[in-house]
Amino acid sequence: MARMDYTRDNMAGLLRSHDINPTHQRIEIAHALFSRQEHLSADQVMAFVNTRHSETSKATVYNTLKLFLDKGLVREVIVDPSKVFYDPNTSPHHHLYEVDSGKLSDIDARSVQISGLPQLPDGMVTEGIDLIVRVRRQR
Amino acid sequence: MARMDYTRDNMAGLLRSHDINPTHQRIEIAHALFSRQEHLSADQVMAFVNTRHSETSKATVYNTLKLFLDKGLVREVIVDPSKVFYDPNTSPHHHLYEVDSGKLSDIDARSVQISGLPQLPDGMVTEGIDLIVRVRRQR
DNA sequence: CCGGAGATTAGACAAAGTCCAGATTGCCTA
DNA sequence: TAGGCAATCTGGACTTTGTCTAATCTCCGG
Repeated sequence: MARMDYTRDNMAGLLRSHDINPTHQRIEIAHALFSRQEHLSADQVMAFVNTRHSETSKATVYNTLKLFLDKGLVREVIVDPSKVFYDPNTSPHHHLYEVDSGKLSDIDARSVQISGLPQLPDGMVTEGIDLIVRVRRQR
Repeated sequence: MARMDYTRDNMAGLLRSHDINPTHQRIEIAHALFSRQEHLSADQVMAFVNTRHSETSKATVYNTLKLFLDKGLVREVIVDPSKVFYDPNTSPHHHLYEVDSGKLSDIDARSVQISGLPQLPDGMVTEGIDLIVRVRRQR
């Protein structure tokens, strides 16, 4: 089910299908993330959304990203101690993080096998498994 | 090679063996981490070190933790977007993170197998593989 | 046209971490 | 013992990321 295009119009549908009221700001933010298909920090989203003229406040960017997260539209990636990245790809995958450049890319989860994880204590459920491969330029 | 005891005296040797000049503050910080064998944030280290009377400044705590990291005495664990944890256990292991409580515990790496990771681009080397299992209380 | 719920806003605030210039420490040599 | 030097430590100002709040705006149904 290849998504054809990340136009602003299609964003409205995407939002609605995730039970999110598609307002102007939300469409812009979704567009910033999905049209790029990249991992963006809140700051970067802010910058992209407000390139032409200031349109969207900081509070709204943060609120909206949290809302998207809640509704399962994006994933949170915690690799950099100083900021959170938001990931428009919610299909199962892992991450490759280039420490020096801060570049973050995906590793399809279907090619990777993880086994031998311990049983969880009673009443606990797995919320997610994050696998991060940290790499750097050879010295 | 079971380490017998995390007395302050033994800390001095541990530091020296990692090529770190064992000053009073460094010994206290190492002691805070190793005697507890727990994951502590910089804040928590500060609190422990300064319980009786203020002995060590914030700057020193941060500098020292970074130094320890550099010298391979501790590991950095990035699971919580708001703060970094420092882990006195440097043997290969993964982490289990209880999202609600913030509790962080170890998973021995020997029981876990990871396969199918992609080849790295040329000139890149792996710095580390972080596997984090995020769990929460069942709702 | 009116009312109200939901959405957005500016800006004050909080917490983690960095930076710097000056003070302190410990050690070496004379 | 004194002096000097390098390493270390310090308080405090500063930066950055993110949160909070109270006021305003928008839009829709009646």
